[in-house]
Amino acid sequence: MARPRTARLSREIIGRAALEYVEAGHELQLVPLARRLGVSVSSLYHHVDGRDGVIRAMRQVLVTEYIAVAPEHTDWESRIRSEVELTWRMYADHPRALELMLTVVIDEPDVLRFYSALAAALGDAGLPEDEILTTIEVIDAFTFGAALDALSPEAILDPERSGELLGPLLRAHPSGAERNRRVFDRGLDFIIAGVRSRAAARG
Amino acid sequence: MARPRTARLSREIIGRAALEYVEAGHELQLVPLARRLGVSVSSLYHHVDGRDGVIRAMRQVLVTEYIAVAPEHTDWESRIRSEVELTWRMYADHPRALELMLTVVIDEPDVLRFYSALAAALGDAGLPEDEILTTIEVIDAFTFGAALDALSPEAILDPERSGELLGPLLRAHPSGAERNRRVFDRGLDFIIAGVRSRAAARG
DNA sequence: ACCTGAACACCGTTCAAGT
DNA sequence: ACCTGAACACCGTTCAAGT
Repeated sequence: MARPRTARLSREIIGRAALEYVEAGHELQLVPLARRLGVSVSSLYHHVDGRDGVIRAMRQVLVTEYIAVAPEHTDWESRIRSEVELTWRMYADHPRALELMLTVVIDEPDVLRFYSALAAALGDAGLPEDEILTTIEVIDAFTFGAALDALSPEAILDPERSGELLGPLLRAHPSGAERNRRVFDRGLDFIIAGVRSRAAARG
Repeated sequence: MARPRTARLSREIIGRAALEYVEAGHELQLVPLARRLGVSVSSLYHHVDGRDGVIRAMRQVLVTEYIAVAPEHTDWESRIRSEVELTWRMYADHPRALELMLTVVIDEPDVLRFYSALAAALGDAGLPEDEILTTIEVIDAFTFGAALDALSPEAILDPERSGELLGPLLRAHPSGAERNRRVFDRGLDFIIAGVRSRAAARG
């Protein structure tokens, strides 16, 4: 009974299971992951290239699930917003997976698609050509950072010991997903406004 | 000869050695770290609490090295810029250490100092009170993301296979530290401009 | 081709024993 | 108080053996 009639495993099955497992709060370990799949550890090696391969499989699952092509006909602002929103949500919904993905190199096709869509939109916005790439990288960096914000603990500071200025503000401040969402929205607003002003200044 | 006359180890010595070791490109492992310090692995446990303790010691070294109090009398913009610049440089100079620190909880006093300084500056800028915290978190997220940008490979995309729009831009684009620096500067410009416009809109 | 169990090198951590 | 060496549980990876 070493080889079942229908394959128990696949890259996708492993990636999906690992995603569930990690997002449930566990560390990514192959032994319990294999047990969860009802399979021996060494079986995993027939489908993915070790632990890093599992992480890449996780990423692949996320990308196919979240990334859709944005409609070409809408205005540049909506295109940027929807594009960045998708990427952000992909990460922010799976912050623990994101943490693992910091170490593995990202597939080039993904990056190319993301960069191309943003470059086209920024070109339409009227941004000077030599500012396009840096602006994309700013967007990239912010999206990443905003998603990682979901990893920080609920209450970062104790309102009682944060002084007269910060204390009351912290008490009125949302936490968790709500805080995370506001950070993303506000930052994206800043970026969009920045692009608009840069484009106007070109004259 | 189990106990030398002058202590060979301390929290700071361990943190500093770990920082060097990690930034040289190695993974953080206690065995080689101890060997480097001419000491047995179990000796480390008398000064720091395991591997996570080593990471916290690394962070402590960085904070005492980089973080200085900004002069109170200058205008809000310079205060924000210098404050954020310090934090960013602390991370960007040690991206591999930053990656490790994602997992361990940050000491509260550090965060309080950073948040307080920014909150005061944003207040002086005239930003509405209920927008201060979210704006700080935007700055925090962006600084983090911009520093992590230093971890991505030199050439993210191959100019030859990046199409007519992106190809030429990539060829003219700087890489490494220069690219990293520009991303940070541009993003911070966006944020400062955003704060200014928000403050003006308040009326 | 796919799955298994055993073996391997290695890791972080603990602890009784030394000074 | 500080350092050591040995022991421990556990991890990722490899591989010959099965179907």
